[in-house]
Amino acid sequence: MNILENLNENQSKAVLATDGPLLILAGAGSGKTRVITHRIAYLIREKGVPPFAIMAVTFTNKAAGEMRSRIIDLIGPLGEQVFMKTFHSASVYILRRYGNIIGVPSGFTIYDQRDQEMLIKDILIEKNLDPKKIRPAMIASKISEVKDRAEILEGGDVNSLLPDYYSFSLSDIYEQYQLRLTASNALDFNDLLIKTVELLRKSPETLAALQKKWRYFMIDEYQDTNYSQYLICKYLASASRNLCVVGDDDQSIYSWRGADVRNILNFEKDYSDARVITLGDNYRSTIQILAVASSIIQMNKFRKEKMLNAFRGEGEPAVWCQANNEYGEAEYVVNTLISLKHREALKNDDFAIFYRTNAQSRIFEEHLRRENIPYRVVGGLRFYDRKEIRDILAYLRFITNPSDTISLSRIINTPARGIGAVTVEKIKDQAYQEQTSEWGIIRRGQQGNKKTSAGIRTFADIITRSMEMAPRVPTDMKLAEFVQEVIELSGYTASLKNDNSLESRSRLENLDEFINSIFEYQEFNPDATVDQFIQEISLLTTTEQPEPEDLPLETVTLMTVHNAKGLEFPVVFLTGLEEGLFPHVNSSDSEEGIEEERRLCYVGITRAQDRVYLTNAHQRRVYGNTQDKLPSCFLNEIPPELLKTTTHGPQENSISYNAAPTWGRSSSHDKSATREHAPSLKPAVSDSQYSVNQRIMHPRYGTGKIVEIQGKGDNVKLTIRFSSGGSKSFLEKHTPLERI
DNA sequence: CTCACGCTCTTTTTT
DNA sequence: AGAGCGTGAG
Repeated sequence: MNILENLNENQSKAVLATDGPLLILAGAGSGKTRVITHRIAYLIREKGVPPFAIMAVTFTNKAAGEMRSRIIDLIGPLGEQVFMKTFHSASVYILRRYGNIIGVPSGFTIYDQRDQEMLIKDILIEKNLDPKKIRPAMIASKISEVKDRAEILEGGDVNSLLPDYYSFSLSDIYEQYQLRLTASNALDFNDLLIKTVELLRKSPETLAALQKKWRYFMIDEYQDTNYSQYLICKYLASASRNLCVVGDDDQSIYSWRGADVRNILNFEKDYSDARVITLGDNYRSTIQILAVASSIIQMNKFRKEKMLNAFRGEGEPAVWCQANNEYGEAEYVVNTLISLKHREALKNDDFAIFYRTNAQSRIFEEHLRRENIPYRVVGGLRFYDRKEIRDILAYLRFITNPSDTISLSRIINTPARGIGAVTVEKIKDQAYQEQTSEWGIIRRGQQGNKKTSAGIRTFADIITRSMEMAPRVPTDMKLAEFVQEVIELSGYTASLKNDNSLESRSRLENLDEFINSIFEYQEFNPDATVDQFIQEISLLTTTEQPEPEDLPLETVTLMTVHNAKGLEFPVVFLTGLEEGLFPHVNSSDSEEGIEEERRLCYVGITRAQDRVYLTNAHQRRVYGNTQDKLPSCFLNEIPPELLKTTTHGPQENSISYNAAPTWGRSSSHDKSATREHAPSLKPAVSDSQYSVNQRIMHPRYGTGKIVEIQGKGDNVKLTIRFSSGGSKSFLEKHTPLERI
């Protein structure tokens, strides 16, 4: 078999450029995955590189899995041995083996966003701050934001990056947060990367060992790497210099997560001898689709100018449908899907519905269910985020890491065994007084009244027995068997069975599903210990969780545009294209924010192979009340001749929503699209009770000045610049301000 | 201590 | 509209 077969000239070049730094600028649909997999195959087959000497980093575990199986298709089971992971799971791999050198014991627990929020809530209460006024989620995102910054890794003063707020000091909370993480033997997602960088810096022996192990590096989606990820690449590849990065600055959509597009833009500066290969031939989408996509992305000022060459036929024009409301939108999408399916003999698999926010999925689900069309929602609530699964995971976490106080507080009275808040507080105090762990106090028993102390004894017993069992996995006990045992022991199943409600039955089913997924896991990871298992599933995303066994093979796919990256579908519905939703309000303050939303829109459209439908609704319920919505500015950026326009649902009562007044066109399908009034592009003069330059006091952020007022009615948005430095936008309706 | 009801606040995107 | 949380009765 010839590995270069079916590759174009530049693709072949990229496969053959095996040694030294290489930058592959891969436009949407240009066969990027193909190049990566073939390049790996070539390294192994033709250059004799052992598969385990290749480290390939992808964006999600699912992408890693798919890439692995494509390599196996190319070169057989040898492909199994390629080290293919995400940055986060690669970091876990490294830290498990070498972390103890910098004081990270191998059994660490990984705290996800919800664990972080619980921990922060704890800290706020300790500091006599009200978690209702100061949202833990907001603090968590600030902390995460600061941890993504380069300064934190370059010895900068972290505290100076954390503002003091009106009523509290963020750096105080940050400090406490880090202390508590360390005390709990836990790392958050940012720490996984930061600690890995620290390890590679502080332990030359470790770095040397890893450089000996891996000699070829391939990093996918390089435009979405943050500073720590950039450093990890840099250090690991500094000996072999065989670093190949692949990406597209037009598809950079994670800057809010610390991704820095400069990593890819500056690659040639970092590696002066780098080869650069551009993949600009698009084999995925029709000319019509690419024309729409490129008309939008061209509006971005901050981008490397480039064009995709279309290699497929003309295709069908993109369709823009304006619906009366979100129900009309869903109805239009589902109706179109059904008729297309029959007319073109398509399968459910061929369709994808994209939206900006997870909350939008519900209405599409309802309409699809009504029509008996099987679908799958990618993203949203992770399987492992369900209460019952989190509870059991907390048991497992606590058993392997009794310092994990967040898990302890979750399970000590779950299921209810008579240990209330007062008792928990007592245990905490006593542990503090005796300078021992909370588990140390619990283990000893004797606390409170009869009922309470019985509860504590029960709990201590469950944990002790489980702790004795855990080390037997995997040698003389199977992982699934162990977890099953813990679930029984905890009394969780008994209490659910006792309840016998619809809800508890579904929880039991989920627990069964969980056990099933562990059976599957242990099949592929026969050597995995309990803590390894927990660490790995902490990093799993929605895209690779157990799916219900009765899920039909062919389903329509629903997901956010972010989740759609890297995928392709014959027919794509890109929905909710409205001002404030897509582009999202929270990104609309800055030019950079809008540009990222525009890239997101570009990513959405370029997923489509044959057909793309763009939809917006004139009215949409937000927080339970109806709002008028203008079509997204992105729709304005598409030349009208590229779009076939239509409407759905009654239009009579609505004011004019045509975002592009000068175009004045309507399609043959357009039943009631005639507009009498000249539409206004900007909402009417605001009816805010405030005025620009008004000085105000915000309960959370302190004093500030109103710098901008937009929208009207319930949609009035106030942009406020605070004395503390930052500025922020609020919906007037939801924001109690005091004039000063 | 537990459970039920009603009030509040929410929604950006995810490893 | 829905989830999470606090309040108050048992």
